[in-house]
Amino acid sequence: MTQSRSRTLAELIRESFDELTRAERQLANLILENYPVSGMGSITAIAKASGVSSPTVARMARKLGFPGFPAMQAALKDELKATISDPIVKHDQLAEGAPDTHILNQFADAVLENMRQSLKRIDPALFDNVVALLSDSGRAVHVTGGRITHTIARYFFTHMQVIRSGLNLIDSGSNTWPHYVLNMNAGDILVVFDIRRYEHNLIRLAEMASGRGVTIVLFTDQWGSPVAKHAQHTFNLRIEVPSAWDSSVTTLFMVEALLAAIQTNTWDETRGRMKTLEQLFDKTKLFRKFS
Amino acid sequence: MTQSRSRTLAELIRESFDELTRAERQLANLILENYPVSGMGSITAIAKASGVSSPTVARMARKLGFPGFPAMQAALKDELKATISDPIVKHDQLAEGAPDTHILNQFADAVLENMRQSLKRIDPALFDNVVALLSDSGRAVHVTGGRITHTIARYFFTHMQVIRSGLNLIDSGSNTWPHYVLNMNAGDILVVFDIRRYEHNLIRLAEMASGRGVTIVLFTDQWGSPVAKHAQHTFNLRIEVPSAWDSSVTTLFMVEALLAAIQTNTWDETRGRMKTLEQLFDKTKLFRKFS
DNA sequence: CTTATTGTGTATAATATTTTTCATTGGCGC
DNA sequence: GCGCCAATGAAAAATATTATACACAATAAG
Repeated sequence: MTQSRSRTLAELIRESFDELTRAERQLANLILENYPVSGMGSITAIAKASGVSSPTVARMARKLGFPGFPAMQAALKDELKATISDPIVKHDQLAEGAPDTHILNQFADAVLENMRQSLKRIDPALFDNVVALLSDSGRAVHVTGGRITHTIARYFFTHMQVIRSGLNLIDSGSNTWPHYVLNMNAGDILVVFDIRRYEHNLIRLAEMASGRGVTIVLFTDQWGSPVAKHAQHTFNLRIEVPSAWDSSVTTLFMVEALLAAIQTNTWDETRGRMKTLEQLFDKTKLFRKFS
Repeated sequence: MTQSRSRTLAELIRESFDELTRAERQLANLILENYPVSGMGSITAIAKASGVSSPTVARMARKLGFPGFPAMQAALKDELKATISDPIVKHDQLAEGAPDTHILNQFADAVLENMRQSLKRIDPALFDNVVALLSDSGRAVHVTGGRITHTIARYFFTHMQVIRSGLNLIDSGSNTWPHYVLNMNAGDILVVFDIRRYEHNLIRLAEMASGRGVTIVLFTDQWGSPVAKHAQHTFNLRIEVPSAWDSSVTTLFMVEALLAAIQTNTWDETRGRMKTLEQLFDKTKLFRKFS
């Protein structure tokens, strides 16, 4: 991974193809043939594959202007990196008028990258499985989180309550949480949010729940909470930002996406519940008519 | 270049992520981060890049079922070969393996667009002003939100409590909120979260607070809550997603960015508070030492 | 709190890779 | 045909990479 060259190796080879000797052309053809993968092996492998000797490979690398074969391969890897990496986050300044160094832009960069990386490593099957699980109205759903993540847990709880019945929010902070375990039955689901600074209480809770045959869905960070040992479904999300704290944005995103999917899935039941809720809101005059 | 495996290395890593140790996870993250290019270097290079030792890399290769590191890398190269030569594979998909129409990708698109649009509209000066305002320890800060946004308000409150003193969380849902107004003095700040389905209570609360000379900071949607009439600083954020509900992701992002900025701004005071908090946590043994 | 277990990095040995050296081959002009 | 010179590969030397051994640290268990 050295300096980035203006020309690709392929261009370089084509340009100097005239100056290449017989054996070198043979080699050049191999490299271009399945570009750039063919150039990924060791010098010995490449030499053997193209039917030339390893010194020939090294000599060509020199001829093309590299200090040696490893440098040429490094250039090839850099190229590949540039090709593979998708341009989703390649945004120009987000908050207009603010310099790149403004914390708003720095933060935005970090959060977008977190989302991109998190999405990349989510298995869609995992997502679909969890959606199906949480859509099953036969299973009670218990939700809990740590000191910070409890707000996310509550967010999930509040929305899920609209979607379906059988929801319980467990306050892991208090000493009363063992009581909640009593209400858990085999087949129930425990949704745990546990992000860095993994809390003892949550691990114990997961252990106990697991012992009672409860299926555990875990939202944790890229390093993984110890709760994962007991969880059947684990979401590993990126949470790092330039701040003294971790970011919950990706976690919230995942929760919202799940909610949207579950809601779609259980629309028949949900529709009725939402309608009823609306009527209740009307009666309590909680909201403005419109605005 | 060995046999082609049924599962990709990425899948293999994700599958056995639970069984991986701390250092191995660190390494796994690096490999997945810029997959598969990050795994192309030498074992030494990979070890250095992920901050672990080379034996750890070799050990993980074994753990994943390969005879050694070179075999794992060979598998990776094979994968790359297969991927590159298949022009159908799209690299810009967010959740790999999920079609464009999968709700996860649709949701991600919407959320990312929301963030871009919201950031474009934010005046950095507004941001900076609010940071300065909330950094002023002479002013008490009152925080409140609606039915859904209350969790975001609580999130803000929890973190701000670490940063500074003089924080109050107002439960707008109960009937007791007028009591809170009694505690507000001229120069205080009221942070209001009010997203679509603007609630009566919040408007009244803002009116009253405004009457007492309280400065109001409002987080609302692109259409604007009526609270804006009384607010000195208003953040208009995009919140629409393909779901029955609005998204709070952008709002949470804004809150976190603010917290990071304020925390940086008041570091002298905050540092002491965080240290004290750590010691309290130690005493209560709330967290695991590390993991 | 102490002891076992597991995880981790440093140092080192084993192995593979890359480069250099140098003898051989083959083309080309005379 | 003969001699010159670039091209090439075999083999060895230099270098880098990978695997192992072992000691220390962290964690879990008693």
